Amino acid sequence: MSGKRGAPGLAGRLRAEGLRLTSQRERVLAAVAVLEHGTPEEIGARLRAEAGPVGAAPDTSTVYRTLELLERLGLVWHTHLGKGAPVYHAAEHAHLHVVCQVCGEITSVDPSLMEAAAERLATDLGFTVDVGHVALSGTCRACAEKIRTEHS
Amino acid sequence: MSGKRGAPGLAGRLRAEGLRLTSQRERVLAAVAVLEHGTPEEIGARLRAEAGPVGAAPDTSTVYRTLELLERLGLVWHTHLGKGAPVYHAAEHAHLHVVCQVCGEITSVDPSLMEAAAERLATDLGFTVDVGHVALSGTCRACAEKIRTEHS
DNA sequence: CTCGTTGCAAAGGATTTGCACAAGT
DNA sequence: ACTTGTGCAAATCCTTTGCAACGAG
Repeated sequence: MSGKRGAPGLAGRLRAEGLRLTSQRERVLAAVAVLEHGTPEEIGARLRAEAGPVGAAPDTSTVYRTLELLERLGLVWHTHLGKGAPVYHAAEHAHLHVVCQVCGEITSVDPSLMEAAAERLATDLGFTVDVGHVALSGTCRACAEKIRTEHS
Repeated sequence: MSGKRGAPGLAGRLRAEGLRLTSQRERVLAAVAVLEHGTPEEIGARLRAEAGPVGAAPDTSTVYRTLELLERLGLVWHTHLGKGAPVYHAAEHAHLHVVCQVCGEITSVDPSLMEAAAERLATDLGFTVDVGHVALSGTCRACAEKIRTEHS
């Protein structure tokens, strides 16, 4: 809740790899956290808006590079929700996504939902599932009913 | 197992919507089935190879249009496995994908893995999960061990 | 015949890359 | 100072679209 600090682990993680702490990296990470589900483009736009007419916002290519870095550091995760661009979210609050293919609505669900499946994969294949990346497609209740109704 | 027939439902589904059965559509569907996990580009390449120097293969744009159509008809599904292009697979044999983020290996898993999670989503949210679209990211056993070893 | 389909080529959008300059440590 | 990070612009990659010719029903 400390309004100032962008994220606790950022500086440390960077130093651990001999990398540098820059304002761009702090701002991109902050934007990801605020937007919840933001595409690279949206994150860039947000930063541009925050910067106002004066301050400079990170370049688009920097946003992409930074996002990739932050993901490698384990601070953010990305998921493909629909067709277009992937969305990024902060790794802090782990959760998985449920997306309605009809209306596009995104619902966040507790990771415990996948516990059983994850354990079975670990046992059977030695595979470690990354809950942050999980996105489940399907149809939400509202759209399912709407479709049933429209069924002439 | 019938070498000739591309797929049972194709002709019927098309007629049901007043659409036409074309050789391109048959061939694209067949290619999707053969390739198991093919990107639009790979599917196009495959068709070009099959056609040989004589026969004509469907155009790239036709491949995209056809894939979209087949998906709408419920004959194929697509999933985003990694960064780039999505992969398509036949809807016949329902299965979900497990992808190693390190080596990129794709493993097909039985849908029953998700049964518990799917049921809970249905009960809690009224959400119907589409198993064909599910892709789980993570690290496979081999890569996990490799990483642990390299850990200087 | 009539209308859906295809091929071609060009447009479009998203993401990446090379390089010289700016900035962190 | 030394080395990494950034901005800029061009290059790529993936996908979509307009339109005239083609072919299934």
